Amino acid sequence: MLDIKLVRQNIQEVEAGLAKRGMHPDMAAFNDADDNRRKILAELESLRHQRNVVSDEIAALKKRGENAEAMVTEMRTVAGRIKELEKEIQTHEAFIDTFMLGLANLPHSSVPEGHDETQNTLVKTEGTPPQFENEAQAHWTIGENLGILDFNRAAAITGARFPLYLGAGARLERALINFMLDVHTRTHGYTEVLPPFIVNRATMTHTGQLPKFEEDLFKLEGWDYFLIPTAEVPVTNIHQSEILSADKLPIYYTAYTPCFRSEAGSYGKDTRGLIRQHQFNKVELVKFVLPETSYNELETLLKDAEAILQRLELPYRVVTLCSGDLGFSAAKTYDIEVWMPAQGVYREISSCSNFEDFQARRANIRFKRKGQKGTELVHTLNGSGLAVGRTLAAILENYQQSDGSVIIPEALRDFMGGEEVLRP
RNA sequence: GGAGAGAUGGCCGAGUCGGCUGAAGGCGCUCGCCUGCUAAGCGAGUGUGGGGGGAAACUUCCACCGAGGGUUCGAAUCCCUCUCUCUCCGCCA
Repeated sequence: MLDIKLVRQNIQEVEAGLAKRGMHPDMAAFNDADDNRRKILAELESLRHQRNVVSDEIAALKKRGENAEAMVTEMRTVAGRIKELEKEIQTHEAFIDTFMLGLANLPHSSVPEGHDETQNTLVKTEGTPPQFENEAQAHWTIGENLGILDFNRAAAITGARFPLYLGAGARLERALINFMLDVHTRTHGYTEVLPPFIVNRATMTHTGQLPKFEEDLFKLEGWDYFLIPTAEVPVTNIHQSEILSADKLPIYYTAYTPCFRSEAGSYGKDTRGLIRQHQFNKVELVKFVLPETSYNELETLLKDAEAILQRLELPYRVVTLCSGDLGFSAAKTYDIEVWMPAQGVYREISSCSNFEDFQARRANIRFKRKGQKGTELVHTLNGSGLAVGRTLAAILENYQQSDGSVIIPEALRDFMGGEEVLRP
């Protein structure tokens, strides 16, 4: 959520910022509601003041055993008027709340302008794509030939877009999870957490998935609970409504969770393989930081995610998302894209974002500086470190051999019981 | 699933028959004093959000005692609904 004061006082800037995303909210309607609210509030508060004062007088009179009937009758009408105004102000507040919850974050000044992913800007390219004698096979072909991925049986168990890993495939997925968690906890200083995979509506609202994107989520029948689309949601909410002390910051968490996405609106895209599933595994990185440090923290977050690809020796590139491609809650996002030889493209494998105080305001996550009055909102960041299924797919494709086998990256061998090659 | 108890400020904890209780008391924290140092002691201060005034320090008003409704001139205190926590029983990975 944006700061309502900022919106009030800088309507033009807010409009301009959101326009870069291609969004054009009705600021005039907001202005009207906001003005009306404050007009009513002034009257309401003075009536409440009157009520408080007179109620005290009534109490004093009664204590002395005197008659207070006249005042009581007078206050009866005041109380009635207060109730009317409260109802009136509520409609404006409901409108303002909905409006504010629907406003996306403002893009940071360093974010390139553009309206879709074709206008993202390249930051750097790392590693060299492997050369193959024959045509590179797609990971689903490799996986099915190795007998470690079975999409047909998964479809029978559940339906389309669910994975079934078998044997060394299941073990490789688990090895990747352990490898990533170990790197982040042991060398990058993150604390491992294992959160709930189901969260309530308030939690989902705090990080920005709700109220606008409910159709992207799986909701539990009969409950106001949702399956998490990313660990960002439960982990960022660990500190909801808390006042942290400044010397405890920064806080770094890493979590493995499965992620559940309805993938509404993506029919026909990536219909084969592990790229786009309703359920996938991800190791997530989440940071709570001091505002003045958040853009430096974004750079180190990106490095922490990149380190996984470097250790796995997978070729990748980093892009800065343009304003039109930026997620709802983010002020700035880097995507890391891994090389997928079969399709000859780079595919997103991590998304590292600074949300500034956007999520913190919704989730009411504040901090206090020592010796200073008042509280400030923390800045939150998160990034994938990494999407596990896509990493496994990238390994199958980049490490494939002409005989159908797949070499296991050296960094993973300790996690694979020393195995070096997957053979059919 | 059954029975009961509870939810108050950074923490602990008091709130009687509804009325100077934004909230006693304690701890913690901050500043000052005292003291060879430390500890102890003494004094003062110390919630959040919102509206108005002020360049600012600050000031004034309103709201907030798990959440939401209700009763009342007036609710932390009474009533209803919900959520969560704890205890006992049952069931269970």
